[in-house]
Amino acid sequence: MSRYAAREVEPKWQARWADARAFEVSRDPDRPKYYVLEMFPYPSGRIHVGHTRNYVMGDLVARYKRARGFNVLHPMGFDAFGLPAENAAIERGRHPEEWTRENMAVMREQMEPLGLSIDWTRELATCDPEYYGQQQALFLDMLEAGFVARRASVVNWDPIDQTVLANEQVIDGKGWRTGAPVERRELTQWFFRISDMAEELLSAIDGLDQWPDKVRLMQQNWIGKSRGIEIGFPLTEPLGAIDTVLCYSTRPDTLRGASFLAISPDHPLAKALETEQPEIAAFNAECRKTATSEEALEKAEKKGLDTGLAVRHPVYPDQTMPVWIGNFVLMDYGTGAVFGCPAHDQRDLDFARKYGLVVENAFRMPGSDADVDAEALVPPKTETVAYIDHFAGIGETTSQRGIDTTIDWMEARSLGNGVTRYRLRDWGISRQRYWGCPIPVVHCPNCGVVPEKKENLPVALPKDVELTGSGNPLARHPTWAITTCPKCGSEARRETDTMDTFVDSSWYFARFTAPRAKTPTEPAEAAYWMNVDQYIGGVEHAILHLLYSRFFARAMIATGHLPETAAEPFSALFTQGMLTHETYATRLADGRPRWHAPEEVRRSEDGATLVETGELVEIGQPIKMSKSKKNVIAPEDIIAQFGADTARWFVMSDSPPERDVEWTAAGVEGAARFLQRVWRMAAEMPVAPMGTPLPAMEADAEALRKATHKTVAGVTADIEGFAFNKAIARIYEFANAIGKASGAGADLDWARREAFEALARLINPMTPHIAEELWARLGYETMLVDTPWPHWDEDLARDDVITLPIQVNGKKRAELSVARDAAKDEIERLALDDPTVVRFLEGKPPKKVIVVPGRIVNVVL
RNA sequence: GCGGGCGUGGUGGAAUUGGUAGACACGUCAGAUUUAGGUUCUGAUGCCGCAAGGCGUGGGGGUUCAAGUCCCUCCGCCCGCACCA
Repeated sequence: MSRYAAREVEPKWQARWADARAFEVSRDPDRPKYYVLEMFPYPSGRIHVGHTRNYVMGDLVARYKRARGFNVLHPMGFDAFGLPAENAAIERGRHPEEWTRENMAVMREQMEPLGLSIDWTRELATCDPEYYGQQQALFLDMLEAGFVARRASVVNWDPIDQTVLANEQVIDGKGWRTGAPVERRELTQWFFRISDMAEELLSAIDGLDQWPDKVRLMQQNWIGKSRGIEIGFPLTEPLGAIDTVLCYSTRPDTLRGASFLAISPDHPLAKALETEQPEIAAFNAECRKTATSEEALEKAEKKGLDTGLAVRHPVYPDQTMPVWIGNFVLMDYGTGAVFGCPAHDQRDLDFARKYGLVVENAFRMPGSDADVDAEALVPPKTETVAYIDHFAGIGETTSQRGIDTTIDWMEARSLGNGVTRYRLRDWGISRQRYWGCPIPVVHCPNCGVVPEKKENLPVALPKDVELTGSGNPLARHPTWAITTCPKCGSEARRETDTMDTFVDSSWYFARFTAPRAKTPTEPAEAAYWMNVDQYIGGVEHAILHLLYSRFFARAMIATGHLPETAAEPFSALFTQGMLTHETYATRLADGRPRWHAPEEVRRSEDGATLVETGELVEIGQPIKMSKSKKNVIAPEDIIAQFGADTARWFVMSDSPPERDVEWTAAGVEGAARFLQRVWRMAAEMPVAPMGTPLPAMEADAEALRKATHKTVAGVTADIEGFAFNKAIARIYEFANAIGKASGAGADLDWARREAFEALARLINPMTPHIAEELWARLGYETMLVDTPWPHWDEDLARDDVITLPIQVNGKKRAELSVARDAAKDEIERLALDDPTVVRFLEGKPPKKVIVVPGRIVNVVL
């Protein structure tokens, strides 16, 4: 019996699938459809085995659903616009498009030997004018339908390169290339008005019952609905036209303890003061040197400056409070001003202690007279607190009731307005970059902002462009922006902003249903194929990409590009874990790590050395595979050595798919060994085709039959539940059972044949090549891609006799074999007769006997 | 800082969702096959203990007949934070 030769077998079946056009699908109203999609990759270079886990998982689902009789759509494409292509241009002088298309070709080539059941005729790349032209058409429709806004917003600005920086390009508050401290700068930008849809996007989360709870929770928190109040604080002396400062608060019940006002450095009042007072101007300028990311703002040291202004307390007009500028107050949230109540907010307390401001309790815990000292008093809103001398007459009640009552009280006296707010901000899509989808509008000196005409789409990117890292390449281009106004025909200038690449990925799933259509989508195709039945990708996209796609789906319905039923485009979501690998590093002279690829390292039990020099290597924790840490494994190396099926089997085994899995050489070898074992087993299988089961079977044959049907039922349930590691464990067990059933006899032969046929079909979604080869060896001329999933007999899959554990006082002391459907009192009687139980009882009656049929017996003494 | 998650033998993990902790696999050990190595096959393998038995799911506390699972608290690691994709 020869070894299974993946290198010859795998290409053979791939060719046969291709010849049969097995994975090219079209709309077929007579068959149920199933749309499975993995988040499409960014073509960053070569893929590593980490990527393959994602595609193999999708392929497993696709092949399984196909066997279950579905018309399966399983497409692939590339998220091809983005920053890394521009970086390659800046650093290596490559044209972004050339670099991107080269990477795409390499990645496609790397994916092919994996044997994925992908319909490559539907391939798309977001940098194709065919794709982004339709995206521009979508944009124009959304503009007309009122989903688009244009207004000022803040960006990271590199003062030396005169360019906008992505958050990623800001390192410790400095520009990545120039090292210059980053400034915040206002720019007029394009926005999608996603915040108008906040309530809808929030309430619809309830319907996403096939999404992970954690993702739904993250989305809810991101949208961040809050009920609060806007309160006007009158200035003791008006400053120009400004006579009140409007604050938003979700904790108006603490208003009694308010001791200062904090406004954003970008608040109109702060800006007004800036012009007169150099000290304030300097402070504000300093504040604006923080990067724009929320993380950077929150982590920055909390600083403030007293403006010298004061406001009156709205409820106690005799009391005045100082107005401070605080670097932690964001102009984008609420009103850009907050009142500080140090006793009941830790940040306010820290601020108050730092600058010597008043700390006064608004409430205490019931029965306590302790004042706030080092820690702010912030009990859960459902907990009862004792308000101190509250203006609305609130005594002991929950904070939630305190808040509601305060809002009512203040509204009744016109001191404030109760409002519902969302944390969700509008989606700024303007990018001052080359490698993205141009925003299809024109700036006309006569007509202002004018949408480009649809017949002029696509507004294509120019090929001749100079990328240096400074300025905006499209704006610098000598001729590209010069055009005529679509309305009046006079000379006008194109918009030089391109779209955020998140826009590209917010509708590609819809485009896959009709990738060559001359409109963004094709109604009949979209109606048939949408929604995506199973979407698979990393948790890192749990918020932004998914939220934007949900917004886009609704906007596409409103503009007639998707059917009403597609509002939630992803019916089921699965977030898979990453593939990790140890890192290997030696130290450079200056102490910085120098990373080494796994193939450069000789790994032994207690350490690692460099293959070439024998130098000792530091072994780092397994982390996500990344080019920069060199801890990547190339799929082609694994395929060359073991074959695609081994790689596929390994990445699906052991770890649950939602968790990270560490790539280890030993694990891969184990996978390869298993496939070889299955291959050897095939040689021992009866070649006779199967007829009907023999009427009477010996016990061992009957036992194997039961194992077969139990396994098929179990693997089916595991795959449906995305428990692929468990499905594989079950298959291992099953293979062990087949291997052990080695006696002679016609009935055992029959059972072994049945078992092995089931085995070949069960491993098919994971390891399709060897499964096809086994199927052919079993004498079948049809391919497994066209073979239905094995069925199972419920009666055979069920155990008639089960083993129940018997506990005494919660500790397992004995076991009991009973009929599966034994009655409760019958089980109790048998348990109390058990010799071990009798010994523990010492002749006394038990205090209590708990019988959970089918589960456990617990005798309490 | 804020939001979310994870933590189980030497290792990856399983545990029917409150009911036998450690399925399955890797590794290790022993035996068989083999000229040898590799392969393959068989068996053992949570820890302590000769045993009876005891201990055991990151640490501490709690609820329960029963806790890996629920609650409180602490520790460690990972992901996201709106211009990375």
